[in-house]
Amino acid sequence: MTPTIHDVARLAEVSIKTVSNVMNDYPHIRPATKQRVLDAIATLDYQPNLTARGLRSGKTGLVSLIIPDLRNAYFAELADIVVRAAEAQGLSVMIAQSNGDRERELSLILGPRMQMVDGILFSALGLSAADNDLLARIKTPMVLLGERILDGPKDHVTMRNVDGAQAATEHLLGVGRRRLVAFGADEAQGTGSAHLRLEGYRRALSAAGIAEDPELVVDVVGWYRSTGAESMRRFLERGVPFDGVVAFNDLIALGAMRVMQEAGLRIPADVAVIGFDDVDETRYTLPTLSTIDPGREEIVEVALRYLRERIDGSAADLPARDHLTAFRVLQRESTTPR
Amino acid sequence: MTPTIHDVARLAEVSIKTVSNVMNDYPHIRPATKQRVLDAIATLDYQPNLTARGLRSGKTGLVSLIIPDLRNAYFAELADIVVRAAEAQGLSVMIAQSNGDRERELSLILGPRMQMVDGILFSALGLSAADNDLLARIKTPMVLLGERILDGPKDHVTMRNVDGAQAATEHLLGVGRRRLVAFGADEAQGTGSAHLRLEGYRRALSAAGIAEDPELVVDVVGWYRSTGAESMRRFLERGVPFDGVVAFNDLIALGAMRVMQEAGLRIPADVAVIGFDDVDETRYTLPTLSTIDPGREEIVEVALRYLRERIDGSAADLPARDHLTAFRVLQRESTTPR
DNA sequence: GTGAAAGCGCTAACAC
DNA sequence: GTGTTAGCGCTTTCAC
Repeated sequence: MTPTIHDVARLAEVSIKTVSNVMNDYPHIRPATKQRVLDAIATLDYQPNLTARGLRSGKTGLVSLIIPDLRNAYFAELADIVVRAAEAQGLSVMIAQSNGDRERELSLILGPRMQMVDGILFSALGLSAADNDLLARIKTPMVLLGERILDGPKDHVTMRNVDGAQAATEHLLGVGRRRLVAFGADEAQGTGSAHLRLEGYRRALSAAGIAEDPELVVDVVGWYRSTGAESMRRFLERGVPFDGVVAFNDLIALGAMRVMQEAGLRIPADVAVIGFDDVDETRYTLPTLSTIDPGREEIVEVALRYLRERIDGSAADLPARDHLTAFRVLQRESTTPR
Repeated sequence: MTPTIHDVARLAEVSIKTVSNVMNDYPHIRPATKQRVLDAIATLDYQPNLTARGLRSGKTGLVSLIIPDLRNAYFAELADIVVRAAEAQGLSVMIAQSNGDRERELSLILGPRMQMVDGILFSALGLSAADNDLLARIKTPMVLLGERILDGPKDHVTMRNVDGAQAATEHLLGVGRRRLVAFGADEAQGTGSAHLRLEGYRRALSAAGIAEDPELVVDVVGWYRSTGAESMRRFLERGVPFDGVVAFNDLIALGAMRVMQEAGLRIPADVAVIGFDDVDETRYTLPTLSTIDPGREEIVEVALRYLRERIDGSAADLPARDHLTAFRVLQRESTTPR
């Protein structure tokens, strides 16, 4: 059988308390005793049972990351950073996928698995501000990612969506484009990123004294390459003249770029394109895609810090916090000035 | 405090054993009793403590997925399928990243976290057949993914690498190409996928009576877009004539395609390209990339079944099993016949 | 068909 | 500085 703390205690001729003390770096142990325990641990190849420790201490060392899905490169890259950062702090990451479905999100955050983790990083897509009172009742420490839920009862970390979209739009204006498509509007999303990014687009236009043309606001329901491609196909059929695209994420930008190029449009000569997210792939497409770097590293770093402070109680009496990360406009080939 | 099984028992006026029986669908319970318990559970909003259950039963309902990293679309899409399939069986997935580093892989599979999970899906990159005896000593159920470790002491699921590469190569020969680059060889990888895919390439050539030109075997160390791009850049500088590329994964194919197009080569007119993995992105690049679909769904389904059978003991006395999945050649624009 | 009691392996009071 | 003991919340013999 796998050795327990009792086996170690017996071999080292100490009590289990002393073994436990050694394992947990309790300071006041005689060096000789400590060494005996360490030797016993080594000879038995003892490893603490984390389940038992979790039951007793109430801390499992597990955090849950709830995201829509890993097929989306944005979330895969986010998960990559979360796993890296969590592991560096001795935490392990459980990943659950919601598909952006409200029911699934609910069953995940309300289900029994969640009391097995010390904290939750939750990128909500289906839940909204209407569910705030429900969120408030959740006792497991939780940090919200992304902007679907604002001013909620939980700590919240996101990028500056409005400013980011405004900067993206201004970037296109700066390279001489005037007929800019806002690509990725989604009424159904309500107050989500789509709404905020559209707001940023509008601010940039009005600051430049350009009247908004409703024909240039193009819906994309579901932000995937496929939906981006379809929406662009339909838009091109309408024959509306345009010379720039502000895509609300990289994937739909990529899907749209493919369709435009197929249709004979040259990028950036005929149409300049900028995306959102700085997904790795955007550095290798033809042309490379200009985009907004949302500061993912910072998002994860702050979110994990917030979570840790809620877990260890050091932020126990603070109200819900909000952190907006810095972003950067990354100019690449798709917005080269002509 | 959160209610325990005792609170439910008290409210339902039964013993905790009966509550436990109800929770675990024990058949012989009087319906009236069962209903009282169910009501008590509902009014208290009781949820079983999975950590306690795990300690007592020895099953946590957690499986660990160890992969090199989620930035690689192949592994992200694999993880997506694993999470979906596991959740459908009531299992949660812990994801750990090894970066393909042997030391890290060792500390992951040997560390204390692993005795917190019921089983491990392990896509090894750093470990090799030399570590077989070490693997044999691991008691936690484990299924190996990918082909780094063959004939090891654990169940193993992978695609038919040699056959897949042979089919990819034959596909290029079939569309009239003769000077085919084997793109992605990697001596350091030893017996890994690179080795097997190169073997398949060679078989196709010799079956077609074409002599292998060592100049056309191009190393790519690390299978990323960036390394694919760099290797192709260096290869082009050497001025070796070629008209087709068998890339050993999609990412290096994409990186290479970008570099070739930049250099003025037309795909597929001048160079036909086929990849490996059928990553989502390959459907939207310009041109779309022909590739080998490795049968990811099947890989996950079988791996999870093997793992389940090792966990519940139903495959306890079977020797390590090996499963090779079917693959498909997906023809897209990058290999259109001229 | 249901209850009493033990104990999974650990941490944390509290002794000494 | 180290040992004794209780108990985290659950499942599981074993009675009845």
